[in-house]
Amino acid sequence: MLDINFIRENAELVKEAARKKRVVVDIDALLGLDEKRRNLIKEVDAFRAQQNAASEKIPQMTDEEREQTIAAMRDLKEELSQKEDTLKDTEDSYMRLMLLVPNIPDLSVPDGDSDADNAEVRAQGEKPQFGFQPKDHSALMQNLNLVDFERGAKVSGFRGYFLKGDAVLLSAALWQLAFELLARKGFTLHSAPALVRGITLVGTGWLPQGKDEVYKVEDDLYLAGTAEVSMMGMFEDEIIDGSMLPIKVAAFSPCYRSEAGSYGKDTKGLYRVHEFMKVEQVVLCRADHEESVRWHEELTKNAEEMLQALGLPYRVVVNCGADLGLGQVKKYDIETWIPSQKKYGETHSSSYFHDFQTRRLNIRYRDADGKLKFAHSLNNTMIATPRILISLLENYQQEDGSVLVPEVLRKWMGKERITKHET
RNA sequence: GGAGGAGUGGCCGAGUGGUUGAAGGCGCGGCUCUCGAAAAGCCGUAUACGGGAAACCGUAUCGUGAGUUCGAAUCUCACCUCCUCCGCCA
Repeated sequence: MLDINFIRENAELVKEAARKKRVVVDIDALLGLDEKRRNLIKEVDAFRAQQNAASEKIPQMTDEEREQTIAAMRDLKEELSQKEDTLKDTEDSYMRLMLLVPNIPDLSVPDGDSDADNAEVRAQGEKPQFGFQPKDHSALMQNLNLVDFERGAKVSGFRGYFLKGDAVLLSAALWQLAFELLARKGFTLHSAPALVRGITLVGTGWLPQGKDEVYKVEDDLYLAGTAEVSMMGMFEDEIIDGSMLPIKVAAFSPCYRSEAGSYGKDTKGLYRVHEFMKVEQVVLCRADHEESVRWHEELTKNAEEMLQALGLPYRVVVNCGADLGLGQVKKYDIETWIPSQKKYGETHSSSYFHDFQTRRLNIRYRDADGKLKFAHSLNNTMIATPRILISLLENYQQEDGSVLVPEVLRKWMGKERITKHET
C-alpha cells in the first residue's frame, strides 16, 4: 500500500505506475473518496468533541441542567451515528481502492506487455553440448523411474505428481545445499507455514486482486504460494528494534498455486505444478532506497551462487512493468537453461517492495533518531523443487540415459550417478 | 472435542459506568548532586488519523468486532488468543 499523502501529491506518477504495470485502477475516484472521507472525519470529530465536552460536565450539573443536556445529546447522537455510517461506507470504498493501487516501479524497469518484454541483464555458465539427442526431463525421469505422473494425477488431480527414489534424494540435497549456503551468509533458517490467514495475503499484496491464483480452504485460511507470505506475516504489527536490521531469513515451505489462467500452459512434466517445495530468502531492512537496492542485488547474487555451485547455465532478466506484482518496485527473474527446449525457464524470482508490504502489515522499526518507520522488504527464491530438477537432470544427462550428480550434491546423495532402479 | 481461568502502555500491575490516555512500579531519556560513577531527588517518556507554519488543538485506541447508554477499560453478545485440567492425536 502506498501512503495516501504520497498518492495525493503525486497522482500523475501513480497513474503512470499503473499504466506501466498494466493495472486498471481509478486514481481520481480514490482521491475523491479520500477528500470525502477527510471531510466526514472532520465533521464526526467535531460532533464527538461536543459530546465529550458535555459528558465531562454532566456529573457536576444540577438535575435540571442534566436532563436538558442529556436530551440535547440524545438528538446529537442520532445525527452523529448517521454521519458515522456514511463515514464507514466511504472508508470501506476508499480502502477497497487503496488495496488496488500499485507500487511505483523503478525507472530502470523496462516498459512492456508481458514476460516476452523482459530484458536480459547477464548470462552465466556454459550450455552443455551433447553428442547425442538429449531427452526432455519427463522422458528422462520416467526412464529412470524418478516420477509417476499418471498416479500423481489419479491422487492429486491435474498437474499432480509423485517424485520417487533418487529424485527425492536430489530434492533433499538441493534443500540442504540451499540451507548451508544461506546459513553461512547469516540467514536464520525457518520452516514456515503454508496455511495462512487471508489478512496475511492481503498484507503481502497477493490479495485481493489475485484471489484466483490462491487456493482457499476452510475458515478464511489459504494455501500460500510462497513462504514470503508467512515470513512477512510473522512480523505483522511488530515494532522491530532498529539495531536488529537487516533481518535475513531463509524459509522452507510447501507452496501452492492454482495456476488459474495457465490452463493450457506447460501441461506436461514438472514445470508448472500446483504443489511444490521452496527455500525462500526474505529480508527486512532499513527504509532506504539504496539499502533496498543493495539487498536486492545481494539476494539475486545468492541464488546465482547456488546455480553456479550446481554448474547450471542461467541468465538474469529484469522484468518489464506488466510482469511486476502489484507491490514490486523491481524484479529480476533468474532463468535456468533447459536443453530440451533450447531456452531458459524461470526458476527464481527476486524482488523488492520498499514499504509497500510493511505498510499493509504494519511492520515498523525505531530508527536511530527514535522515529518509527516502515521497514523495507525483499525476497528471492533460493531453490524451488521440483522445477529446478528439470534443468538439473537435463543438463547432467548422459548418453546412456543416466544422470551425473553435481559435485556439490554428492555428499548428500551418496552417489555420483543416477541410474535406473526398479519400482 | 469437554470443563475452568485470563487478555490494560516497552514490561509488571491497579482500576466494575462520569475530567482515566489510563494510579503505582520497572525500564528508558534529561537534569540536580559528584572529580567521576553509584545511590538519591526532580522532570519527561504511546500510537494513528485530522487540522495548523509552529506552539498546539481535536478525535480514536485498555485482545477483536458488534451492542446498551447522554457517557464504556468498566455492562451485554459474538469471535480470537493464551494458561490449567480431561479426552484424542502425527
